[in-house]
Amino acid sequence: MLIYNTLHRQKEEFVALQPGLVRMYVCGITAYDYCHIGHARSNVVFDVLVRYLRYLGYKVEFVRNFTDVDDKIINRAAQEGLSAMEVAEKYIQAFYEDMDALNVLRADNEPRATDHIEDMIKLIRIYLDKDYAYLTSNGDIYFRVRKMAGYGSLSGRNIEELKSGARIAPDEDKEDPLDFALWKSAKPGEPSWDSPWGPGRPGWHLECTAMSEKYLGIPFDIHGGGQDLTFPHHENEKAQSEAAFEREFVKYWVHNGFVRVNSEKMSKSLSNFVTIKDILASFHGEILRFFLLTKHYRSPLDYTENALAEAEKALKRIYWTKAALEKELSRQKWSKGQDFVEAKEEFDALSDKWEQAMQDDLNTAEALGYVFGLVRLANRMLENKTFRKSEPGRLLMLDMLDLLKKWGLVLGLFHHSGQSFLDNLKIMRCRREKIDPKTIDEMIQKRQKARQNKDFALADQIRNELADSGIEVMDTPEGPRWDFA
RNA sequence: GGCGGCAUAGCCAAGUGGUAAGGCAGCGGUCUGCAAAACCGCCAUUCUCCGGUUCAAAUCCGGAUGCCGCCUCCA
Repeated sequence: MLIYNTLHRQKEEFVALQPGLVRMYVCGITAYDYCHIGHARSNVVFDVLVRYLRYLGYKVEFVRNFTDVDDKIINRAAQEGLSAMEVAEKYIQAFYEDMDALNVLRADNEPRATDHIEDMIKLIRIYLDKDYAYLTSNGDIYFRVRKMAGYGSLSGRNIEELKSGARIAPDEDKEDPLDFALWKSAKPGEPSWDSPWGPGRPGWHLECTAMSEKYLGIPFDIHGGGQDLTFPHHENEKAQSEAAFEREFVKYWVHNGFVRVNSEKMSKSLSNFVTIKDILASFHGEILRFFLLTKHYRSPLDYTENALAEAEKALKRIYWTKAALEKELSRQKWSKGQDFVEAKEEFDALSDKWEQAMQDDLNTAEALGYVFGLVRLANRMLENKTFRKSEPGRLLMLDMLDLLKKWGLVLGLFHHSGQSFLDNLKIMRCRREKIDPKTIDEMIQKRQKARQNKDFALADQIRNELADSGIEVMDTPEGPRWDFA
């Protein structure tokens, strides 16, 4: 497959360092608050990448870390009257709840920074020995960026450019503004660990070097994260790792684009973020996941509530068709009949195109287009009575469901049975809009009676009343059914 | 100020040289007591604008305009 490598600013053919094995590391969350849609996107995108690589037959060793020591966690702890550890634990659990709702798989390894202090101290020793680091008078240790040739290659900038923008905080004692902290000496009241240089805590970038080396080995295949991590986090991580291990750190750097609100980046500092939990209060997690995959992973994605409502309709359409196929397949007897050659050809073409889209830098937006192609094909065939009742039709319907399942396994979608998903959505909507389904059922029965008496005026009146509450009644051969419009 | 990205129909969106996927909304038809859903058909001679390269450009090059990102914690 082709994957865009930030390091070379181009799509490249993916070739695993060891045949059949992909080692992949993605920067996880700093556990100090509930996750927002930006976190959702990043996690869903890399979840799809892992699933797709496995689908291609690779064994994937996937590591996603938790940053559980950091200024923001310490501040939050003070606010909430908890210890830093308790804060981290709380938001890590919240993260799992969100990811489960989004059908994001657990990583194979989910290491936490505070479990790897010793590993980081070992690294710092190496830097000091090799003169890549220096200890300042107040006990902090910094990495000497200028000593690292090629610094800036990942984020595409040179040292002189960076220098003009860099600055030194008043309490820092850096040789150079670009240098970054490997170790911060403890301040009163802060969590700290013993080290040969006194009590303190590790700098931001060091954990990823320590943990990726420990669990994957260097070099490894794919390093992922949000676009904003490219600089300085990944640039520093790369410099640091290559300084310690004296070889290339990562083969493919992959970064996802931002989620935006009103054309602006969704971020903590702009406090324009919408949390995953906010969304889940009104929408099924699969709708959010679907929405996140409707745009290519590297492009900015604009979040609006309307976009989510559209995603709900689109996903419903797919599940409607799935439900229809499942229902037809419950038939017991099947007649003989001709093969549906043209439909089969169209089916195979969709399968190929989907594959090509995913091969091309994980183009889920295009791939979803082919899912609708399958939906249209299935709906069209379902109009045909012979198709619905004959053996060749049965086989093609099974193929269609299998293909939807295969695609769904990679995209992390469509895994519910059609009818149960639709029922589930309805229940959620009822709760959201505070509607009692019983009342609706009663009204529909009343209307049905009126219809049987050919009292269409009354029947239509009842239907209009329901329509005013946003409810649509559909008369089918199996009797009336209703749903939200 | 430095570096980078994006601009496709009413809205969302795919498409990096060969004549504009898909979704939502809308319009006509089939079905229906009437509807809804579904199906069939329609819905961008055109891809922000101006130049250029080419037999051929939404796609490549130059310029303009607009929006956004990174350079500081951030997925």
